[in-house]
Amino acid sequence: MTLFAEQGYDETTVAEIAQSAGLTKRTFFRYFADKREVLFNGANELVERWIEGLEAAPPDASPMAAVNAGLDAVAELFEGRHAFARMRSQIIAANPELQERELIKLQSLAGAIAAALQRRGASGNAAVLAGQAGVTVFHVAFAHWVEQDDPAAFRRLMDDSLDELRSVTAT
Amino acid sequence: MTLFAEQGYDETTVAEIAQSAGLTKRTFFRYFADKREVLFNGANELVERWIEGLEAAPPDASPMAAVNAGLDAVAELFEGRHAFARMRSQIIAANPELQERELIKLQSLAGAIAAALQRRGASGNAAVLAGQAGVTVFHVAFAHWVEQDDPAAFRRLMDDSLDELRSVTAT
DNA sequence: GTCTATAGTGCGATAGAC
DNA sequence: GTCTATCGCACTATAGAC
Repeated sequence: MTLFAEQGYDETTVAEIAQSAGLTKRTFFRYFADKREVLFNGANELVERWIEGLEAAPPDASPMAAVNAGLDAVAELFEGRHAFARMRSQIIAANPELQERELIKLQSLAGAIAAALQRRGASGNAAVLAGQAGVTVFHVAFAHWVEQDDPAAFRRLMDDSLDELRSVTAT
Repeated sequence: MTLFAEQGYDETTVAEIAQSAGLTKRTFFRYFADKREVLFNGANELVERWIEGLEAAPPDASPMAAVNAGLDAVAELFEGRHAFARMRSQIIAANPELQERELIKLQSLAGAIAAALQRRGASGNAAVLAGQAGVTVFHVAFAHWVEQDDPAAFRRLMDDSLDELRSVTAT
């Protein structure tokens, strides 16, 4: 992150990253499938926390209500990480390759949510659509969160985003 | 497409593609920013048609209604392209790099829709969320369309997808 | 840990269209 | 003379094979 912030993502080679971590290039690729992946380490934790929160929702909660319970866990996860999240967002925003990776991570997050919803008994289509809707809500709120200055506003921003998605899609 | 289908995407080099088109590698990269891009040529047309359809909706139509008008134009665009779309989907499904590119294209499509909605007077948030919702509906319906055998079913599949998104997000 | 294939870039030369 | 398309070549970094 420091190297990327100082000299840019493209201008930082894997050899440099490895050296500053006291490793060889080869070892870097043992840990990360490719250079991009080093910025997406935390993604697994996001998925896990979201799913945990979702599964803790009452069994009779609707798919969207369960998704929303996951967002509580997500808001908690990001507590104290506002500055880090902002820095990371800036690096990613400056590089189309990284934006692609971010989107595929969000997509796989949506897939994981959909799978969890199906385990709770939701239909395939409802699970996929609720997962997508949840990730969209998260993504929009996250973008607002890193752009503004209140680290504690994340849960509220997600509520706003969800409310607006509801009113937009309603007939 | 033929080379990719015959030998796989990774196993096909840019030099081969260029040669079979009667060009050099260097010229290939004059047309396509990278190897992936050659499969996403049609994306611009999709964006243009969707936006055209959206802009032809009555000025007082809601954002989501305008998005839906765009889907009519999209369904028309894909008429007669079922076999092609299926082949392309299979190539993309077999390769994570291509899935990433597809997602970023869909994301930029959502962005273009949001911008068009804002030009029609929608608020920023409503525009972004309606754009995302529309692209999700399209994406889900498209996946179903290439998996089943009725080339004419696309518009109906998009209606189904939209209906279900509505019922899922409703409180 | 080494070795190699390939994606992708920069620069300059060439050729044809207008 | 200018503009545009193609090509040739040298070069780097990634990524994967061995």
